Amino acid sequence: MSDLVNPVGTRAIARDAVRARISEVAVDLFDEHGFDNVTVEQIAAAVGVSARSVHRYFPAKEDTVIGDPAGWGEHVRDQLASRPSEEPLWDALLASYEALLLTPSRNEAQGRKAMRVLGSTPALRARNLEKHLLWARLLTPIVAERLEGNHRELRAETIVQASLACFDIALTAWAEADAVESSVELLRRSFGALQPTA
Amino acid sequence: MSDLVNPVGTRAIARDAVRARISEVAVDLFDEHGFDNVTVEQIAAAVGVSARSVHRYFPAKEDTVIGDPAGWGEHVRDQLASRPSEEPLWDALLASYEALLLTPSRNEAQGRKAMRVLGSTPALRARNLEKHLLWARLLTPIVAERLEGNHRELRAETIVQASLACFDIALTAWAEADAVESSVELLRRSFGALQPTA
DNA sequence: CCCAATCTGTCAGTGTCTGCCACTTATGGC
DNA sequence: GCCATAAGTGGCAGACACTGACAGATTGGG
Repeated sequence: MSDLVNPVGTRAIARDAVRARISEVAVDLFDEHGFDNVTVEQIAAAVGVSARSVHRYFPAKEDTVIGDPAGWGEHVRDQLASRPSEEPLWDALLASYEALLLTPSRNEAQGRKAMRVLGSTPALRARNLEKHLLWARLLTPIVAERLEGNHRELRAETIVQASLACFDIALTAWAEADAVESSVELLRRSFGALQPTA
Repeated sequence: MSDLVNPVGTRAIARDAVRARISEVAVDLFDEHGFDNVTVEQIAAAVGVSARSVHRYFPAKEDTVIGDPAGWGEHVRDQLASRPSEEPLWDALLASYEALLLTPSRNEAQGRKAMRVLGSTPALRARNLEKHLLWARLLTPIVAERLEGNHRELRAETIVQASLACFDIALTAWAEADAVESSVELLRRSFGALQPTA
């Protein structure tokens, strides 16, 4: 679940498996007892490793829920870079996020649970927003490339951040228990809210 | 700088003064040595109080830079609520943020320095974005009120988050050393980036 | 002037996170 | 198959942020 490239070598396979296992156990514990009421030591004990090792796999407790932000961010960036330049900018952005949502990363139920936990604690929300800042740095140059006129940098940044907000809102809504729509459907709807005239 | 309501009673005055002093010293230290390289104990020593007292004024180290988010958020909400209902939504939002920027809160130099420090550390940026989430909760109902059609909630959330992104980008750009434009000018420009057709 | 509310410092404790070291285990060259 | 090297792991000590409890000092209002 962590990498988009297939791990090569038994070592890398084992590492990814352990990583996934820790994340799964952590999310379950957080979902049941609340993020602040679960210590790293408890997670470690439940998995069967030492607390020190948990911190080797995840630099911070919050990352057990968030996962690896950089990897997915680069994925979106590559998608966006490969869109035809004559395509309208917002369409290209939408398509790039959609490609990410359609990537079979982890199973549905686990993903929803992670998103639900993520929305329940300020510390996690904050960490998740940090991920967006990282993505923004990757996407802004590409968007700026496609713009014309003055103040390209500022306008690109605005567009990227706004689109990321759409992405976040769509995923949050999708995680709600009563949401039956697909995440792609919600994403399109959120994007549409910013283009009433187009 | 912390409150919009005038503190009543000498005790409240003293409290606000100490609070402002801690924030000022902290921002200076962060600006010089970096957020992660300054401990709460060092801030406390520089101010002349105990570390425990610093934590009494600010629940978290990051809050010495951010300040009180709720107060300003309510200010924006009130502004937005008082805009005429026939005014276009984005104009009303823009006007509400502008009113906040024009409020003489603290001196220019200190404000810029705080924003610069804020932009320099991921943890601070994230904490600042959390503030936006709090604002969003206040603004979304009012925006939803003005919308028509289906999915008002999701669309309102999208619009609010996007406008907050504009606000954040404008302030960040304003804090840059080489930015000579006013914050209001930058805010308008950022808003404009989302309405190419209107 | 006095009493009570408030403020403050000190201390002890929890939890996250990071180096450091020793030990075990897998990997790849020979 | 053997062995040096690299990688993974656990335990330990320590830095730091943050919290609760307690005692003493300060101050404001009556």
